[in-house]
Amino acid sequence: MSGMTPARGDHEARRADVSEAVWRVLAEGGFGALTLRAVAAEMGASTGLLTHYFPNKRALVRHALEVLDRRSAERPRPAAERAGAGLAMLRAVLLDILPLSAQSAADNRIWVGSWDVALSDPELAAEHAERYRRARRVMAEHVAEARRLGELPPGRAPQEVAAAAQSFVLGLVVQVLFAPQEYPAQRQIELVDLYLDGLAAAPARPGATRAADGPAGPAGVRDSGGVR
Amino acid sequence: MSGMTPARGDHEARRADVSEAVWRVLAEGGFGALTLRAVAAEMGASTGLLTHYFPNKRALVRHALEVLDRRSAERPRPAAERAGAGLAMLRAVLLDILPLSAQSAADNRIWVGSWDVALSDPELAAEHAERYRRARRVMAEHVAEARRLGELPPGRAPQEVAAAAQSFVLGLVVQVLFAPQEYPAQRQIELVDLYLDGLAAAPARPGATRAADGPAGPAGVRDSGGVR
DNA sequence: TGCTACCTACCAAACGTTTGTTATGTACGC
DNA sequence: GCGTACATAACAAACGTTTGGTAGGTAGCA
Repeated sequence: MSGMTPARGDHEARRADVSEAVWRVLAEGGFGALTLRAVAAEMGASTGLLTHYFPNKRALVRHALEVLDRRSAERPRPAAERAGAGLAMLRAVLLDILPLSAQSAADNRIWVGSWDVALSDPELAAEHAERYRRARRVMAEHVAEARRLGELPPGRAPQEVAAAAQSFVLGLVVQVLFAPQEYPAQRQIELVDLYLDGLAAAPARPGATRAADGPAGPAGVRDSGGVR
Repeated sequence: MSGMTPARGDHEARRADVSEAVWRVLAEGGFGALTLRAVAAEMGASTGLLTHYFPNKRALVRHALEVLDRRSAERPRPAAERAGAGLAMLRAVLLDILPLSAQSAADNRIWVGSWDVALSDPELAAEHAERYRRARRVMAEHVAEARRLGELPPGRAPQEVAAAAQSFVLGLVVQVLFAPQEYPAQRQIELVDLYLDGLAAAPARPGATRAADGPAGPAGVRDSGGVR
């Protein structure tokens, strides 16, 4: 009962076990409930185990987020695997982000929760920013390919389209997490398709929505002086 | 120095003062740094003052978020005030959400940060969900009006368009907070206009992006069983 | 006017608990 | 017997909350 010592020797595997326990605690109670004792209890161990594998709490959290990110990237992506290229592939990438499954919902909940601590920790913030930059690059390539295939009209820079698409899914994730019953998987997919239809459509008369720009300027952004 | 008793009689004003101190602490260090002592120090008072006006920490946080929400709603909305109706109004509403000013960036940072604790606190989560629902309703009305004015093509339900637009801005907010230098105010506005152009454009051949649906089904959402 | 009574508004200090971290002990495989 | 892999226990610090007290205002009554 005492010394079962499972999976001896594989240091990294044990660290992964710890990370999983961290995820479970985070998924349940968020970062406010993330304590060393809670993690230890979650995996039926002592805090001594945690400190044996991680120098401190911050390192533990950073590793858990890193592994979660890597796991998400390497996980079988049901939609992307069967999609071809171009627009269909962009669609698949977007769908694979959304909380369409319970597992993905839990992961996304952790991810959204991490934004609070990340925004106050420059190192974590930089890592997050880099992750999103990477994802944007991938999307931009699919957009470029879609344009080459004639699925998307030229005129918009792939980077801009990718940034917009990423914003869209990210915001949708948040909405879903707060109102799961209002956003079943079916509706999430429909919303993505609606969005993609807007991309595929030819651009409207340029400047149509900005007709009243003359007097109002760029939306009256005259107060204060920019972000940061 | 001891008994200056400022602003006597206005109990509610004092609670607002406390809330402002809460905002300042949250904007700086997020919810992880939100302690009664930090708030008290921020306003040069004792923790006893806080407990005098609020029964406990949770009540203090909830009130601060509530007031922040109300303040944001009642704040002069530079864009919305000058916008007419329909699509221009929808555009204004979206722009007023974005962190185009330093003040709005600070508010948005608090808001994003609150998602972690809200997702683990059913009462807070319900309040958040209700807020977003309200905002969606407003957007949907502008969408309906735009459709009446012929600025938007029929075919999409205003509710769906509103949900999509809200997701878009919300996600953009997050992106901006993590990479402010990549998303200056100018670019945020351009992205919104790009998005609105996609709405205004006539829908593409229906089902174009879902061409390969046959074998792949609805994006291969076959693993696991739905959210929640 | 002056005394008593009671109120709100706060401070300073302390309470018991929980936190991250550190130190010490111990069982096991080599 | 020696290092790795933990458990156990202790640590100071920080936490939310409670308590006791003071200062000043207000109201009532003489």
